[in-house]
This record gives sequence, structure tokens and C-alpha cells, in this order.
Amino acid sequence: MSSEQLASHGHTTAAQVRKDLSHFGSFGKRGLGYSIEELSVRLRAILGLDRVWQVVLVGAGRIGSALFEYPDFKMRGYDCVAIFDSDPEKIGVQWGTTTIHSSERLEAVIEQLDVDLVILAVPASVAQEIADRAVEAGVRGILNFAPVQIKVPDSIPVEDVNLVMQLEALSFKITRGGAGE
Amino acid sequence: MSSEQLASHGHTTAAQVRKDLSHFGSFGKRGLGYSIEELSVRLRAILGLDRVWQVVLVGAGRIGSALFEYPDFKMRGYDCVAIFDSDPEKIGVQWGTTTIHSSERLEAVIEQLDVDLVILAVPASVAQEIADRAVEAGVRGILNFAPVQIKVPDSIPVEDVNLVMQLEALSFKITRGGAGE
DNA sequence: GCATGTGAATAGGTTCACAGCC
DNA sequence: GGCTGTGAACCTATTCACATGC
Repeated sequence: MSSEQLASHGHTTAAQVRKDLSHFGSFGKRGLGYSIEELSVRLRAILGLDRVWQVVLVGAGRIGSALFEYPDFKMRGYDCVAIFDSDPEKIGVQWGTTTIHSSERLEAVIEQLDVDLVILAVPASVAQEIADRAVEAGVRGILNFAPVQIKVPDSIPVEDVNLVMQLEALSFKITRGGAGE
Repeated sequence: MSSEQLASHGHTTAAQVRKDLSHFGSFGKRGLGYSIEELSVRLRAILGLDRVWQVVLVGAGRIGSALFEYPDFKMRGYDCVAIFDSDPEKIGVQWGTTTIHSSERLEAVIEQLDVDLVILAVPASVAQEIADRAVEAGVRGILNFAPVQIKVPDSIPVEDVNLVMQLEALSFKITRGGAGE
């Protein structure tokens, strides 16, 4: 497949595709284009998707349950090895084969199972505390659903999921009136 | 509050704050800084947040219910005026004071209630069809939870919520090893 | 011949620094 | 004196265009 074809799939240009890929190496063949198979393998390795990541979910509320049931996670190599909640009613409950633990056990489980990522699906009021404890216990990245800006060391990446902001982005684009992008 | 102080709250610099704000007007007072109150009002108007947006939710599954219960939505001016699902079991069920309608009624409701935004919380397989119908019925923006790239006219903004991609972004940052950002 | 990979040219965005106003 | 608003300098990213290799 040529850079031209690749570009038409994303929202970009042929030159952009070539420049971007050239940052990581030279994966194409002149006159021929790129092998989808090879690109896939090489990019998955670069992005760190060629392994299974150990994930824990903190917060067994609605968002937590929606996430947990989302089939794509497992399929894409994210293995939810534990769930935590502070509600005594929920502790001990099983979701599939995964048990809900007391939040108190967070550090122990993260260390024991060598957890990579934490999904924070807790109220804003406790998000920072949980994040601190998770980082202290050795977690390497955080997906944050709580509507607060959590502070962690620079070495720990955080991705924020902020649906209100995304709705607001829509509101702005509509208000502004201009083209969709 | 000075641009310096504002910058320290976001993840940015004083010069950046001043340049960005100057794009929309000159809201500060020299020697003094910016009035939070005035900034808030002016920016809310620019972003289109000084009104209530009519929203419908399509898909009354787990993601849909998590969203619907999310208190921030109403508080931030997004009023979910209708829910749709194709499952006959769910049709007629009430969530709070909002009834779940058959997806067939999508166009009728969008037109009648002058709906602005659609939240697409449906399986990937039907996302495009629903999007087409919503756009045809006059919706002005789409928040898309389905893991597909939906195609709509350029004039209709789409915001994609793609949790797998956000996890993958974490994986990349961790793999690359560099600083969090 | 065809499409990559890459320097050169261009455009876009960020930082600097200071005149102007409070 | 302090801080904004903004042109100028700088830096980064995108686009162009072509030599290189299949």
C-alpha cells in the first residue's frame, strides 16, 4: 500500500505519512509502497502493543463496570487483573472471574501482580489519593476518568478522559460555525 | 489573576496564555491581570457554553447508562432529552424522568425537540447508520463512543472517545521511556 | 516507471522582549 | 512598578520536490 493510500485512510497527506514513518525507520520499498503486514508488526513493537499490559480498575461504579465489560480491552492486550472499590457492599463480589477487592489492598496487589496501568474510575475527591498510592506502589501509567487534574511525577504518563470537555469542544465548533475540523 | 498564575494552573506558559486569549480579544488590564469573573463570562460565550444544549443518547447499554447518570452533564448545560435503543426489552423503560424510545423514532424526536448533539453509544456495526440518520434529521454534532471512524459532512463536528487508543498512548509513552509528556 | 526517503522551502506556532497602559 | 498585548525572533511541523532505489 502506498503512502497515498495510507493517507486517505487517516485524516492526513502522503508526505505526512512518509515523514512520520521515517522518524522510526524506513519501512517501505521504493516503487512498491509499504507492506501492511510488516508495518503492523513494526509499529506495534514501537507503540509497545506487542505485549500484554497488566491493568487494575479502581472504582466499581457505572463507569468501571462499563469499562470492564468492554470486550476490546482484553482483545487489545489489556488484562484487567483486579478491581478495587471502597464500598463494603461490593467487596468480594465477582465480575466474571475477577473479584472486587477493598481499596486498602491496592498497593499489595499492584506490587504482587506487577501491574502496569491503573484505570481511575473513582470520584474526583479521592482520585489524587489513589493516584499517589498507585504511583508509590510502582504503577507506570494512569488512565484517569475523574474530572480533576491529578498530579504525578513527570515520569508517569497520565491520560485524561474528560467527556464534558469533549462535549464542550463540540459546542465550540458548532458555535464558531466553521468547518468540522 | 496574572497570565503567570493562569499558566501555572494549566500546563503552559504565561506568554502562551496571553497569545491565546488575544486571539479572541483583549480581556486583561495592564498592571493588574485578568478578572476571573470577566474571563469566565467571555470565554463561556466564545466556547458556546452560555446556553443549554439539547442532547440525545443513542444506545442504552452500559456506556449509555454510565453517561446518563453522570451528574456533570446536566450541571454543565447538556440536557439529555431522550434515549434510544433498539432492544424491545428496553423500550418504554424510564431512566429518571426520561423514557427509552425505539430507535425508529430517532428522526422524529430530533426534529421535534430541535436536538443539537447526539451521543453515539451503540455497537460499531450500526454507528454509521445512526449517524447518517441523525445528521439527516438536523443534528449539529456527534460524540462518538463506537470504535469506528464515522463519516459525516465536513460541517458536522465529531468527537471520538476511544479508550483503547488512550490506553495505547500510555503504552507508547511508557515503552518509549521518555518523560510523561 | 513508480513510490520511498529526505533535504529545502514554507507555514504555523511558541517564546522573547518591550512599548504601552494601569 | 507590574502586567498586558503584540511585533520580531525563533523553533517546530508540514509541504514540496526530487534524487535514489526497487
